[in-house]
Amino acid sequence: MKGIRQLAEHLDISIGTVSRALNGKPDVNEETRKRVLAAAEQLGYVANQSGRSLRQGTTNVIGLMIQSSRETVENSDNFFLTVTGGLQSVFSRHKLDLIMLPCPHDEDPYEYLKRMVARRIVDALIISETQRVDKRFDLLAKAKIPFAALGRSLSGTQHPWADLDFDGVANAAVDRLVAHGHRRIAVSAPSSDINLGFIFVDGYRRALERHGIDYDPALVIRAKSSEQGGYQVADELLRLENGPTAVILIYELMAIGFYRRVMEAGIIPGRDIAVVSFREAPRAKFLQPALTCFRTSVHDLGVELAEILLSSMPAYSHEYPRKARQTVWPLELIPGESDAFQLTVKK
Amino acid sequence: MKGIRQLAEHLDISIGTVSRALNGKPDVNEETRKRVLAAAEQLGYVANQSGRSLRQGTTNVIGLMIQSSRETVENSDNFFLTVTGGLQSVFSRHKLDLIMLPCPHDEDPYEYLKRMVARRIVDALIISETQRVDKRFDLLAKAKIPFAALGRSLSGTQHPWADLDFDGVANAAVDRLVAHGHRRIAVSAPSSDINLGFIFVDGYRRALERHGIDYDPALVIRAKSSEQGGYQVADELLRLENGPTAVILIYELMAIGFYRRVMEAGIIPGRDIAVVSFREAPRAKFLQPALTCFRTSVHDLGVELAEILLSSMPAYSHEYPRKARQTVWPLELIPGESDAFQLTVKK
DNA sequence: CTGAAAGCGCTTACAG
DNA sequence: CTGAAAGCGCTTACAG
Repeated sequence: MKGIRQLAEHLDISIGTVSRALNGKPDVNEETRKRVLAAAEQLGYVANQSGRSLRQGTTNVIGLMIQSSRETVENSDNFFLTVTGGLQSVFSRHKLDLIMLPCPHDEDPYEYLKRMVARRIVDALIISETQRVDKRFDLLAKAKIPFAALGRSLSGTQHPWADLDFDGVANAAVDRLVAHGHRRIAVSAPSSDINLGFIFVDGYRRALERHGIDYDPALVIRAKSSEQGGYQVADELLRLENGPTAVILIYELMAIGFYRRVMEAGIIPGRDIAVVSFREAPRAKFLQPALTCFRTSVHDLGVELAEILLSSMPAYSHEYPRKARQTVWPLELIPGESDAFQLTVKK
Repeated sequence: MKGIRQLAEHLDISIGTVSRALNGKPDVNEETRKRVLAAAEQLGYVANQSGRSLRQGTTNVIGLMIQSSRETVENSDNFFLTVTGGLQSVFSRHKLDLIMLPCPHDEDPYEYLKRMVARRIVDALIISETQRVDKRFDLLAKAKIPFAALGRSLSGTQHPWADLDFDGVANAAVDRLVAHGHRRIAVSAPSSDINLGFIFVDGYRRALERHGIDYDPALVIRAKSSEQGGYQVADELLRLENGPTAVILIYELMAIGFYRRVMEAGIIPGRDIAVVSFREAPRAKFLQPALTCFRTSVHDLGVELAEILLSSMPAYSHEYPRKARQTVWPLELIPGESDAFQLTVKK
């Protein structure tokens, strides 16, 4: 089946009527509509997207831009696929298709996005891995294309986003560790400029302040969010003269490497050092002692993000009335054994 | 900047000339071309994709369909993002963009693909997670859209694909284990109908046969390709009266759960039971004893798949002349400690 | 080297 | 309720 013209000829009616029947317009004879639908189904006709888009000025496609940067490739561990599931569950209600736009390693994300926007292959965009300062917000705002970000940014103050509550995680972790008697609490931060790292460390600093604990930059270790990164964090902390009694890791995979390195030094997590990690993951369940971590539904975060986006699109906003278009997504602390001891004053 | 018309008016030349200049056609005055290019850059003009596609009948977009099935979401662990990197490195040479088409959980993959094909939003398609019998091959062949599959299938006998060498892995693993004295060798198989499972088990059976070892169906354990799956495999094998002395796992994450379960029973991998696993992964590096596994470059597999696809597209085939459009991608065995012992006859 | 015009496949006012 | 026609933004023979 080539196009609507062939289908119309086959049915011996005009293409206008075929189009109206297919698109569920009310002013079509029910008998005619049935014939058209049946013939389309039988001949496998589906409207050419370019033709539709050109005429309607809309593609019915939403793009999710992802950067498969080296670090992400090793670590996003299906975070994006899970978010995607949540997004789709909302978009499918409106017959909107989600496509993922992976920015190549060797292309500048800003230029890539510019190109995608200009080509008009999507009606709206979701960007991820927001940087502390992220020019993409201005680009999208200027292009007047609806968008939302997975992750807040200093550049996104007025724009829609949803983000995991890294600040809350840092606070809850510090509170818990302080309650267990810790004062020397280390933290890992990502090695990139991704904004979540700044938020995480800021939250950590303010939490320390609340407890009257001095901030010590030596206890903030930048490392990759991977097993190797965790190994490196432990290694660096072991070198400190006045090391920490507790550590908060920003990514659960790091715990695997962290455990390994401290154990090599005869230090047992949950006994000699407290470990708390963001975020719960199946693989971390196998760690011994069980990791204290934070749980959330990434799928539901996708749902939230989709609704935020639709609420900013004129065609759908009436179905998603909401005041706030910025959501800090909560996480729940899951106590494990990795920090289940009370620190007694040793030195 | 709205469209080519505005750009042409701005330059006071015809849209035809603008188009020709932008598309690098030879019959354009160099002076004119420069002016056009400069104005386009300055005003941020990029051709509307729908307009181009409709006229040219080509989108310059390649789609990679992925199924974020529950099992995949937990396990694909960036396999796809890495393949994507390889694909893009080839496609970018031809100004082809790759988009990922994630089939929603609640939609039938066949229907989803049908819809994507009919809408003509991509020039060619790559499908993944090929099933043993996979109707999508026929659909794509009938639709006359160029395609290639990541993973072979019984349905794909004449069609282009690239696939990891599961058969070779099974053979190499069995050979090695037999050389170490093992005769009771268990294997894990995926719980889904994904074709790689069948190929893996077939290779295992034929390898056993070569060594004159009877095939025992009790030693083939179906389980999810996850930590939990590995735990379950170990658990089931421990219940056997005449258990195995070695096991080959189809996914490295399983080793984490497998180790844990056998260790709970006081059985030490690499001493009491031999473990070989497919595939090398950063996180498996932290297992003790080190896992014997198989290494390959998934990025290069993506490159290969991209070239296979382009060789079947008329517009690019001359640049990728090749006889074979089906590639079995090799893996290299990386010896670890998890099977580094010689079995002495115990019973 | 450039312009005018046709037409890709659709949807949608507009008549009737 | 249906048909004829315009036009979305492009590219590309075709004249000149």
